[in-house]
Amino acid sequence: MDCEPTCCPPEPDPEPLTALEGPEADEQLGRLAKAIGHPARVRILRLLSRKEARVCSQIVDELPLAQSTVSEHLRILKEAGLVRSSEAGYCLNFDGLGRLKALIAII
Amino acid sequence: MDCEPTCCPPEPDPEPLTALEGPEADEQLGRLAKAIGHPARVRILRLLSRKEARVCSQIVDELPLAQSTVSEHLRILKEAGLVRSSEAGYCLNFDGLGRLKALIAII
DNA sequence: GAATGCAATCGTTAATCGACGATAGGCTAT
DNA sequence: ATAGCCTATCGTCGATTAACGATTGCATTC
Repeated sequence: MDCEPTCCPPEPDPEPLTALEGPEADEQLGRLAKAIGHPARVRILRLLSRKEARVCSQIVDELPLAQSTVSEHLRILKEAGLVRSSEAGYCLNFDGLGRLKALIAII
Repeated sequence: MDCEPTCCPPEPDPEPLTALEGPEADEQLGRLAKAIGHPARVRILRLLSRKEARVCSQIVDELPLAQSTVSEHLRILKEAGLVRSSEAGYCLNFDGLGRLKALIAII
């Protein structure tokens, strides 16, 4: 029942292997950075990375925000490809996260 | 006259050596990420990193934006500590950039 | 089938952002 | 001094964001 290995199933849509430079990469880095460009979303990512939270209600408990607001932040993170969700809850999307790190690293 | 070594003089205000975790670090990462969370600002950073541009007018030439808009983007980057300016023009602030990379790396 | 609990979505509001033109400040060269 | 450039700032406008409460949708449990 431990969701450790199965929390987030095989990538249905792995972050496209586009170049690390050029207008497209700039656009992508812009989107990824914008997604984490809010303290609440940074906190959410950290909670997920420390596995201190998995489901939305746990995150709500940790933040001074309404449930609908947290849900919206999760939506933004998911849409950006930094988080993924399954029936077991939320977890980091290491593809998106890795892509972000790679894009930033070469600046 | 080459501005390579003197482009950006000694740090007047080196990015404070705060922790990489905790609410303060989250806040800081949020601010840094927000600053690069726009395609135009990403492009500016890349131009500066490749030394393809140094002064505002050169950047304006490279982007489909008005001078005032570019100036504003530069202000945002400078305020975030990702860029610094001197009489020689703009250049990357490696302190801020390094801090950003460090903060992202541990997520 | 009804009730409960959790999460997503809707609708609204205030605040912030992005972009621009116009203007002002500061140099440099005439 | 003035004329010309370059950049920062101001004022404005529309678009986007952040936050909330209310509502809906979906399971699970009674």
